[in-house]
Amino acid sequence: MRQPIEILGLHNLKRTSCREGIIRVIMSASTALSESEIRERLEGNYDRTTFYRSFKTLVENKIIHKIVVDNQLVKYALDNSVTHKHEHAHFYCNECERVQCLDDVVMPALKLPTGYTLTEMELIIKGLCNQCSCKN
Amino acid sequence: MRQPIEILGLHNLKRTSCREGIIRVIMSASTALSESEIRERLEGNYDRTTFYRSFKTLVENKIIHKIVVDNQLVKYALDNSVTHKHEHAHFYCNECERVQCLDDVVMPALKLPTGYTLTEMELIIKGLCNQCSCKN
DNA sequence: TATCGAAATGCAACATTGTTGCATTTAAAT
DNA sequence: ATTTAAATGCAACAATGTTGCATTTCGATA
Repeated sequence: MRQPIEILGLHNLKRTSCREGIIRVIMSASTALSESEIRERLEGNYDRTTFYRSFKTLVENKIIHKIVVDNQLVKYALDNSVTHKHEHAHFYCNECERVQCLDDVVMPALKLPTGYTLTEMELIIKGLCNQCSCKN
Repeated sequence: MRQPIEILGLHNLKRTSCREGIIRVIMSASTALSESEIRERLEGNYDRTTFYRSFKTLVENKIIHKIVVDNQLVKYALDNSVTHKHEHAHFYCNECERVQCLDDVVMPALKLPTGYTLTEMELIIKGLCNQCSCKN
């Protein structure tokens, strides 16, 4: 996987410490992270607006992607263009509330009603993750 | 389909005008509706808190269900227990921004990684609806 | 390396949605 | 008609998203 700085350069984005840090934190995480979780793991103290705009830029450039569970729960993970994986489903654990990309669960092919065209799909699966289902 | 008042009775819920109105508006709509869209179609002027709690109660009793597209866009539609349909996918039109239940698009059977258990699935399909794709 | 313009940042302010506590009102059982 | 548990309205607040604008910083160029 490429380095954060390198990724920013490839997309002609300024290499600021905020953007670099966000990418680095997300890359080193095993689950998708929320804005506050990412802030906690960053040394610099950035303004919320800056954070928000950085996420927006990174999403627009397909460096990270945004996963929304219900509403009010927003998480970020590396995008397919960086990981070289396919479009995938997301798993939300009802117990530990962690969100993971299910790289091996390929999006199903669907037949839409006549006249409908598809551009995007979002599949959220809720349940218990392997760690939490062991504890029960 | 049963009448709103009757549905409330079946769930041992008080038949208040707010709840009755919400169900009536949702039943007569062809698409899922947001809180503000439902308010516009109701005569009574209810407090936001009351609205919020009414939705919560109706969702908990599986009379309506909540559909979240991205975040910040929350819509409601009748639940399967009322419509007698199966679990289904939802369609969001990027053009007219309407949300529809795709009753004929059955949720796909998925194979999760070992140790993961499934309790719920949400499938949102984005694209152009039949009306909007005709116009282009 | 110094300069400069465009882009990013920080701050203030605000909108929307979700949420709780509490006093008041209402539904519906008696 | 009375009574009580539930629903409502109000106030207040939290979290997230959003915009405008002055300031700072990146990085291209001289």
